[in-house]
Amino acid sequence: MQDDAPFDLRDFMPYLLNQAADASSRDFQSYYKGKYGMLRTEWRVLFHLGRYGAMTARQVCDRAGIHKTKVSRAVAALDSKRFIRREEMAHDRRHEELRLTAQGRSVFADLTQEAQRFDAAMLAEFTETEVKQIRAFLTRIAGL
Amino acid sequence: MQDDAPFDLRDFMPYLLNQAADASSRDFQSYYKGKYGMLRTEWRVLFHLGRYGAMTARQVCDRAGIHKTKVSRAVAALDSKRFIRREEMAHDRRHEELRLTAQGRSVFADLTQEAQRFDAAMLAEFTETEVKQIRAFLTRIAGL
DNA sequence: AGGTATTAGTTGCTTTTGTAACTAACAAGC
DNA sequence: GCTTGTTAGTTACAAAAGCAACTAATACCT
Repeated sequence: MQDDAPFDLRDFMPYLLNQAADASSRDFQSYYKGKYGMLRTEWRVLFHLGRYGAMTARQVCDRAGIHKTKVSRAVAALDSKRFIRREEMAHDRRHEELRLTAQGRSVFADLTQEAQRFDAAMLAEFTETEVKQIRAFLTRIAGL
Repeated sequence: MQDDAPFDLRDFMPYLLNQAADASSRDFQSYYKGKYGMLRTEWRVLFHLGRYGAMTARQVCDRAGIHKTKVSRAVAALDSKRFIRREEMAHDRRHEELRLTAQGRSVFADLTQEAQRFDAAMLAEFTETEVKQIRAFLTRIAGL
């Protein structure tokens, strides 16, 4: 594994991944932040509820791999924006079922559409095979 | 571009990239944080000085694409750890040349070696062709 | 020379994240 | 039914990032 070629930052995969991740997120982030005042965790929580249906905060944590304090704050923010509703569950009052409001659903629809647009634009210059390979790689690295 | 298949978060490239970036950074981050109490920006600044030689904070900003306040704080931290030395330049006293101390060089050597180790381990399960393709993709996305 | 604009770098303040301690509700053992 | 342990979710405090205002040195223009 010894290599005489000097090690460059651009050869370091975590660096490359971080730079690519930042660059790829920037535009979409400024979209949902500018239009709805949302933070990234809020968008992720909203997405999970929109895409997979009502669930508790705990389930969002597990599915999305986000820490419960971040989810808790995102839920509070989404609630105060009236994008979601929280409903205490009768059989166990520790649980709160979270579900999108009508407004939340429309925000979800808008953001999802926009996300797909961004995604398509970003991948437009690559072939389908390349994209498939990239996805496989990233999924593996991400441990998903 | 219209697609009936429901859009999944894992199909969204910025999400995948962020997850992969986080996962890939975690171990290395805890290495330099645990061993040297360094933050990510500090590691990046140290790396730039070690790899590309003495330069001013401004040059680090430009090369690394980091905001000057972050660099300023990282430089202060590295200085207080005695990993770098700052030298005011005679012809323009606004500039400070930053260069690694002996200790800084040894930290750089250690971290670089470790980084290469991590990198090799991460890529071990992929073929050379795949890795080349991934790098090209990420470099393009990152705008490098 | 004197005023204005730039540039390097720092500092202060606000927002966001991370961590750990906490509350409330339930479960299980005795 | 009371103690002990878990689980869901929140809150409080500390670390870090982001942004804007600031200082000091130099360049430029007249």
